[in-house]
Amino acid sequence: MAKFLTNREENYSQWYNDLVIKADLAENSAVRGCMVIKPYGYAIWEKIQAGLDKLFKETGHVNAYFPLFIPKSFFSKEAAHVEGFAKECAVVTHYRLKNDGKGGVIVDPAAKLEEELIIRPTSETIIWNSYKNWIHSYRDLPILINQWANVVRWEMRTRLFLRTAEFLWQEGHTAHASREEAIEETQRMINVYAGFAENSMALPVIKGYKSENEKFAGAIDTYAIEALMQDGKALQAGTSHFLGQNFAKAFDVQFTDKTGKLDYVWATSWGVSTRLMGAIIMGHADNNGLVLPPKLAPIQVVIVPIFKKAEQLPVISELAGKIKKDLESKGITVKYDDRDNNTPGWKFADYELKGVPVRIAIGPRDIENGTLEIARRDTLSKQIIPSHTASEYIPKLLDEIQINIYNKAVDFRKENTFYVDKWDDFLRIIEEPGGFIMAHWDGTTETEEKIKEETKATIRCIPFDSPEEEGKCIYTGKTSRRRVLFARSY
RNA sequence: CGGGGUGUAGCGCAGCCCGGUUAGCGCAUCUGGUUUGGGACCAGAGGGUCGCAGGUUCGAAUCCUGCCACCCCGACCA
Repeated sequence: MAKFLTNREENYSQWYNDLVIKADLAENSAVRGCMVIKPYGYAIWEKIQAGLDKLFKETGHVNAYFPLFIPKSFFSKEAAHVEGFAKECAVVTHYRLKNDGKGGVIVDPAAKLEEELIIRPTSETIIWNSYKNWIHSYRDLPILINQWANVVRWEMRTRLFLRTAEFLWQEGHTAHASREEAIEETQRMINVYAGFAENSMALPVIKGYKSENEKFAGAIDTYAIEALMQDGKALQAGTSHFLGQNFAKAFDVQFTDKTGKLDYVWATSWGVSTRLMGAIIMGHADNNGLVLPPKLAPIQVVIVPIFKKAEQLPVISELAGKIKKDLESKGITVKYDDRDNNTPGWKFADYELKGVPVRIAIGPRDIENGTLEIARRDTLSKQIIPSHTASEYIPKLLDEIQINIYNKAVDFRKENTFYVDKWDDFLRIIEEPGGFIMAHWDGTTETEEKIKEETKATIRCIPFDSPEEEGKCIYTGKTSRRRVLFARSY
């Protein structure tokens, strides 16, 4: 078979980039660092959106929308927050262009804004400015709002889906009457994300606390889910922040509690982005292209007709149409590809590249025998089934594929998670094969930074379920009570 | 902002060192035909300011100078 992708083992980055482009998910745009998401890629994002949105609603949240622009003064109200984002902000300074007299346009100096506007890198500030007006009493709480939006972070180096200057995401912003309730919400949402990653994206994740160094700018605590990619690097797939009263204090949002006492509101925020697309790609893809989990595949089943003479097509189409209708009635998305400008072999390879979970081929031989050829993307195996069993068999097969690719990812993570107690081993393993390293750490930022300098590995999280055990810090030898998760990351 | 690299057809590249007819190849596109159970084949066609500007020369994709753009490796990061 012809080679369509860069060799994955040789150059993983190049392979990833190739795959995103060739599978028709996205491409680089004319604007530096920005991405065009193409219809096929966006269709996957829509599935992700729909899945998450349902979970958000089930946990009591509603959607709303806040402005793209944030006045500079709002932005700087929370000290840690502005510190964390200042270096990557796009700023609007003018509101008008004018003719430069040479056939072009220039920014009109007369149209300078009184106060510059920041294009949101995240919306805490603009949202809490509104919450100030919405919250007066404990009766106004909780507020459980989510926003689907785009944000801009002016990154130095970008990669399709993993880090782009502008990206699509959702950000939840909640307000609560008590610390406990806010913490509970923070935990609830990290669990929602973990559940989605595992059930829908078929990717196992590790839930944990971020270290002081890695937590969100303005948060008291950041919880994250971390997934292991096939090149041995970690990907932060979602975060949920307990913001304490930091933003309420910055925006002076107080409420009267049941006893008539005035207190600041407790906050959380949480988000996932189009980066999840990158997680799906790097978590499951193989040398033939994408492997999409059935629950997120825009096309779950593709039917490819095989015919020698044009006269054979109507009979095949009739059967294909019937199967399509049967499957669709069970909620399965089916595409019948009867274009005659590509050969079946071309289509097979193309749908594999695009990660379609199940392919049905129907040819004259099948018409004669009353059979279908079923190929599954995850194992690349094929089998012949009686055509009348398709509407029973295919739904079960899709479930099986969903489970199988999850199990594969779990096995991969098991094989690439190392419990390390010696610094020499740490140095060796982080180079080859990479992966997750569970090691003791003395809890200090200094140590974390030294390890980062020497190995490029960071503390991805302090897993919630990391058992208490006596140990010595991998780097300093000081006492430690639990292992933390180290990895190189995206 | 540091270090390295590349700009030649829609995409991927060769040619450049050593200047010389009409700038070439693969993929893609279009036409016609044969094909179609794993990325088909044959024949033909279209498509180029050789990144931009200047210089050297009888002659520049090729040599020189300046500029621009993009990519990779760092610093930054969901």
